[in-house]
Amino acid sequence: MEEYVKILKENSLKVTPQRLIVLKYLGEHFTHPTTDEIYQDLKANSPSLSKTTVYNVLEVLEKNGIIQSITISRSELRYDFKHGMHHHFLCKKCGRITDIDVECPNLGKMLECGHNVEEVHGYFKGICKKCMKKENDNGS
Amino acid sequence: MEEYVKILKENSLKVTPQRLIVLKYLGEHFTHPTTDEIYQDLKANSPSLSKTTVYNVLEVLEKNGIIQSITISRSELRYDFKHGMHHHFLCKKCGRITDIDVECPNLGKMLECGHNVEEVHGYFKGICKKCMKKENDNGS
DNA sequence: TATTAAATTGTAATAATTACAATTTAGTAA
DNA sequence: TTACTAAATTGTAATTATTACAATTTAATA
Repeated sequence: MEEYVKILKENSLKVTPQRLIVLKYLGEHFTHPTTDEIYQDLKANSPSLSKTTVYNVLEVLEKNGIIQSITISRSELRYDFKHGMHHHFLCKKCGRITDIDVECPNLGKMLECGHNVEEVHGYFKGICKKCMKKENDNGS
Repeated sequence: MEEYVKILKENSLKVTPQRLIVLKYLGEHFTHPTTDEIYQDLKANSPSLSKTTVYNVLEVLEKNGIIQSITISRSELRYDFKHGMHHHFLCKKCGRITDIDVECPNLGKMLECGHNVEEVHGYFKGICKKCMKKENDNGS
């Protein structure tokens, strides 16, 4: 838990139990959860937690560059600890979102054009390796 | 208009006035409009048009690979005629979304991994060239 | 320990999208 | 040209993620 306290202090953010448990959740779950998933899971051990607080915490963590939100699936924001540049793959079959460890080689060209790029999002959608295998195993 | 009739017929879709005006709209507007923007603009000349129809038409056009939806801004889907692979840049200042004509060099790696990739989305966010220039001209 | 600005909470409002049933229509074949 | 039918369109109502906001609580400080 100390590491999460440290993160908050480094960003001059007040250390509250709510911020800590959200941070811890994201530090331990790499599923790119929605606000509601985070809220539902945390509520079990923190019954007084409010969903608005989860929204607020996620907002402030993102503003400080600690986490990032991804818009790969239209219906809701999903959150991710910010760990270097990477892309995301959404499997249309199982719904899982996985990290893809690649950089964006196009960034250089963007900067050349004179744009000030603050965020880079790479999203792939399709059927993941596992689901492809399942389909093949079932045979036709 | 004939070109839009052709597109529909090529995809074995019924040719309806509603589908034609939505297609025409997307063929003439490169602003990556939302469903509501399309609806509001078309309603002027087609008062009987229903917003549900716009949703339906966009859905069927996307399913047939004629247009694509982009999720660059969280709050709503935006639509784009499908014209080869390209990325998008969202200016956080003026809100404009512009096409960036680049391919994704990472696609090969994705396929190597065994995933079946059906969609590739590249989103950049920041301040566009024009807005940067404005900021600089105002001086400090 | 007292103070205060900021964080948390719960409720109500908003906005995009979807569900659905009734009506209309495009495409086909007689 | 007409009749038929499956599909498209329409309007309304429901759903869902998110935001607004006012009241309460609390972390950090002096």
